[in-house]
Amino acid sequence: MDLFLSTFENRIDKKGRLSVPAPFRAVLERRRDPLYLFKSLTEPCLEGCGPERIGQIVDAIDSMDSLSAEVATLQTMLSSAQEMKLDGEGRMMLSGDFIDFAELDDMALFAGIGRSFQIWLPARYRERETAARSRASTDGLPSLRLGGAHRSPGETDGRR
Amino acid sequence: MDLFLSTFENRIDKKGRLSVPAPFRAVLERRRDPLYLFKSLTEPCLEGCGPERIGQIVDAIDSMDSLSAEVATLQTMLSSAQEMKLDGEGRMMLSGDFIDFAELDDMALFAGIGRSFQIWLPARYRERETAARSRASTDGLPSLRLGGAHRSPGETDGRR
DNA sequence: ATATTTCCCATGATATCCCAAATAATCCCA
DNA sequence: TGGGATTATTTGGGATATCATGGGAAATAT
Repeated sequence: MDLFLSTFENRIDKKGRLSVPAPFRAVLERRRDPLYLFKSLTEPCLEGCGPERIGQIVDAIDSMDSLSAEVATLQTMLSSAQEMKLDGEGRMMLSGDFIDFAELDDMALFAGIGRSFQIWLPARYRERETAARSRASTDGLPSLRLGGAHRSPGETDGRR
Repeated sequence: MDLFLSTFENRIDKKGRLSVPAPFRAVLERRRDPLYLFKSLTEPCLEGCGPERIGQIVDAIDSMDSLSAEVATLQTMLSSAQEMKLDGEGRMMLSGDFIDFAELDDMALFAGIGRSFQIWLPARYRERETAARSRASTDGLPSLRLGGAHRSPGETDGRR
């Protein structure tokens, strides 16, 4: 399983183009997956992922009560999602909406978080990072249960 | 699986014509599907889709108690549905009924929500988006089982 | 005949393609 | 281990294609 890891900082040129980091492109190309971006629901950043996550959202909507507030929320995610086409050099064009939402100017920071990644204004990302680290040192680590999420149902988690 | 995603804002010209966004047209053309519009049951907007979705509604009605109120509601959707013909440039003409229902004036916002899309008065759509985002930040995100590894076998994934 | 719709072509804006330069990462051998 | 050479990656810019939009003319309806 290959994942989006590490951070990269790339320039947004005056045409609005932004290179997707080569390691991230490699992950997508290995799976022959197109790249989707959408506006985060909870933070001022963009989220990048492959089609499986988009498919999950579509399926979830279909299985829910179409009058619920949750459906409206999921629809908002889809409505902001774009399939990004990359040029021969691996660059994508960011729409004005994306740039405004994440308040990007001429640099974008890619932060790999496993199955997806985020795109931030570099300064804002670093703020968040130091805040998260200081929270960890005062409040202690969040409970980490490694491997637990991937167990087949019924299998017990023996480790601690 | 190709989907209607992202939002587009197009002008309704003084002849009443409205361009269907090229990416949405591409989805329909790939499937050689005509476009249907109908009045939303739940919101002041129009819904757009291909014939398969219309078929789902018909099937749903057939499987329900024909005397129920729900059936009457679903039938309302069907009776408001129109097959839209597009001109050579991919524009359609909205009936006065549609324009009045969605309270459109000179701009229309297309919001892709997966297997269908909606057409809104732009200002009204943005209100709704803002509401959904603030709800998400206070109530949290709808529960989604994230991670492609959890799919049940036989379920199709989103890749093409 | 008059109004409305449909077809066709023109135009400007913008995204995409293609090639080249600059920068960064890696390799290889002394 | 160091440093120069090679390759990968990012960045830049001009040419080309696509798309939304506008308007005239032809066709259809009222």
